[in-house]
Amino acid sequence: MRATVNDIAREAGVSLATVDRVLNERPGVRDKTILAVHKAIAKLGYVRDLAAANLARSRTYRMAVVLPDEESQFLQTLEQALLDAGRVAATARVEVRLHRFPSEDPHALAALLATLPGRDYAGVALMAPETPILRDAIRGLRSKGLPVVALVSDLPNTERDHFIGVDNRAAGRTAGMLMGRYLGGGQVLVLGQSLLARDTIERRRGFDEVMLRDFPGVEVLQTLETHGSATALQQFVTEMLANAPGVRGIYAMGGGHRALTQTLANLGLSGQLTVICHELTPHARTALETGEISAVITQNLGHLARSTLRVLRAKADRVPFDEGQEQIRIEIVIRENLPLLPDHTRQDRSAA
Amino acid sequence: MRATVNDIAREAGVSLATVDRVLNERPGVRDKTILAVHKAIAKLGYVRDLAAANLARSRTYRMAVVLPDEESQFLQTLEQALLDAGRVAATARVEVRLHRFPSEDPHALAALLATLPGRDYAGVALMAPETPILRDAIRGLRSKGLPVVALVSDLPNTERDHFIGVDNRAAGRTAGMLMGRYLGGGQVLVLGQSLLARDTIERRRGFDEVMLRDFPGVEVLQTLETHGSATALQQFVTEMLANAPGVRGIYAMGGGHRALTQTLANLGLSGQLTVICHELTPHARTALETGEISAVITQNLGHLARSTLRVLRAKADRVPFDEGQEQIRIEIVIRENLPLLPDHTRQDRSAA
DNA sequence: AAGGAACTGAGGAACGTACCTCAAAATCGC
DNA sequence: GCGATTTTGAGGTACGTTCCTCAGTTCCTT
Repeated sequence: MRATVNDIAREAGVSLATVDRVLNERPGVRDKTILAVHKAIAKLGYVRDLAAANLARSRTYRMAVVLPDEESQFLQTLEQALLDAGRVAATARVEVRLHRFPSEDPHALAALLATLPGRDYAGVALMAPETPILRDAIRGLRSKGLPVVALVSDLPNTERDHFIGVDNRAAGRTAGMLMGRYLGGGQVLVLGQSLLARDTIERRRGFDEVMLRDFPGVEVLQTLETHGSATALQQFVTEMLANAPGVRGIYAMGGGHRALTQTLANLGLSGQLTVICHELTPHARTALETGEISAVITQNLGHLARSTLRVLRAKADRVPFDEGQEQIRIEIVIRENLPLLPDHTRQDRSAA
Repeated sequence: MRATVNDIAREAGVSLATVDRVLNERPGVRDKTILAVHKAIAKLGYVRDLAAANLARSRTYRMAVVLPDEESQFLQTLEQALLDAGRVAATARVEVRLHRFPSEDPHALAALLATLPGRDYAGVALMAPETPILRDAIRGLRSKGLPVVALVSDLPNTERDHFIGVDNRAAGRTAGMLMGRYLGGGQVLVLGQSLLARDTIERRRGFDEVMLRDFPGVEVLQTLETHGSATALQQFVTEMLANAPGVRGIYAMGGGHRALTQTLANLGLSGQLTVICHELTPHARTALETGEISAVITQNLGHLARSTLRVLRAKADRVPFDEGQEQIRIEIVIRENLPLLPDHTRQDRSAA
């Protein structure tokens, strides 16, 4: 027998309408009355029934997720996680719409964002590099009442409502600590897609921080920028390993796991070096299992996707959310704690 | 404009009552009609509105959580996590009731479990050592229609519906791999509460597995059983470290973090050894920050608690759940990826 | 103490689904 | 093609909340 709004009304000696005004913070109630209602709420231990509330509100939440249109395994996995989360959230009146923008074109992104307010969205999640144009675009969305959360890569100088992702500097530190402990000494090669991307910069900073402080015996060589090119990576790595025989570890800050393991395999070095990289893509899983990669620093994309929808919903409702639950963790994955893949028979259970 | 049951009825050319019969698998509908309804459902992309459904059903879920009555930091944290999860779930008509049983008394536990079916519970979560009496008690619950999930420590030979926790053998392997990589060589001390507890046994097995296979240079010394006694631990460790100067690492399989770090501090060895333990208790957090502990293998208790309630609910409704989301991960925590503590101002937001 | 403003009460419709009853229609066995 | 049985339709009430209207009451100002 849970308490309902009617019970509160009776307990507080007011009408249902007044209770409702208090609960939904509508104006026109004296402080004294508000207090009386709150006292009744506390006394009865009333908890609003969200199901009934949402039903009555007949509120639906259409969320826009905006991602760059690159074709990395990471983005594919993220997209899949968001769609999965969206399918589950559909039972709670949440709908997810994906939008892609040309990754090198901030103007196109701004143009896309500008169209969102007209499309009945309740919130926007956005993964994009920070530019002045983007800052303006976000301000535009906010001024139209649309909450905006940054995804994966933070946009600290914009008016975004929240950031959902990990602290990449701490992730870099984590990689550094593992690398240092694993190696003990010798040289480390560092690979990155581009030293302009904010996440890469921060990882590098965190990595160096730990190396300098805790592992003076390990020498960190210059960073190689691959710009997403597999052949460039292969050439760089092959050359470096030939010239610097003291290299015992490789830290891959960005993508390109496949090119890297392939290159090492060609050189007959699979499993010989300590390789640490980011993001648990399907290929990284395999490489962990075979020992080609020693450790992966990652974030749980399923969690990230669900968190995104929950936070956007909370923001849309202007309601607080559980910080602890929404914090994305920096996960360390090695072969021994590799999570099992759930068998994704992906059947359509319409009535579930 | 989401599709509703009425839309389906119109689309399928049947009445609302028939759609309802199909959706809820009530008897008395021809196969042909069922098919037509399903076709309409698929065509319109209908998703049942869970909020409305639960409201109409006016179903509430009272869940029993049964824990041993020990006073470890781990159990306290777990209890807190369950209560927190319960408070949040209250808005979804889920209520959590905690029960404790004398940890060494299987009969008392069985007696407690026997009282549950009469108390209008929708499900039971249970953390307890497996005994023949418990097996019978669980069978009793199941036969009364109560779903039972094992918490933290599995009960594989019982009829439990599900296990929520980590694979402790894999957790032991994870600890072993880190220990081996960190040390490179030398001796390792292993501490455990009791070698009878299933989780301890499995961790030990996993640890040894990795040590033998991958790190022949590391010698694993005999396990010390502390039986929860701080003084015993102190005495053991002090003696061992005096007699075996080659000890460079300590693997603490069970609790007793405080006694261990205290002992090492007394010996002037804080931060000198590689200490790996399980469960991220408040004290373990601190010790990670100060460097007294090198790594903690843990499970996210907040996630575990929320997962427990979700799984129990799904079991109570006889509905499938997302295996991927409910899988508890073996987390590796070092100082660098220590999750921030959310500021738990723990205020009562009755209307949130 | 009158006038205006602020507050409160009573009631009802709506949200989408569940579940009930009773009557009507379709189908079956023979 | 008859009666018996199964299947379907129509309609209603309920769940707990939101949100609306309109009339009535209380309070404050002057």
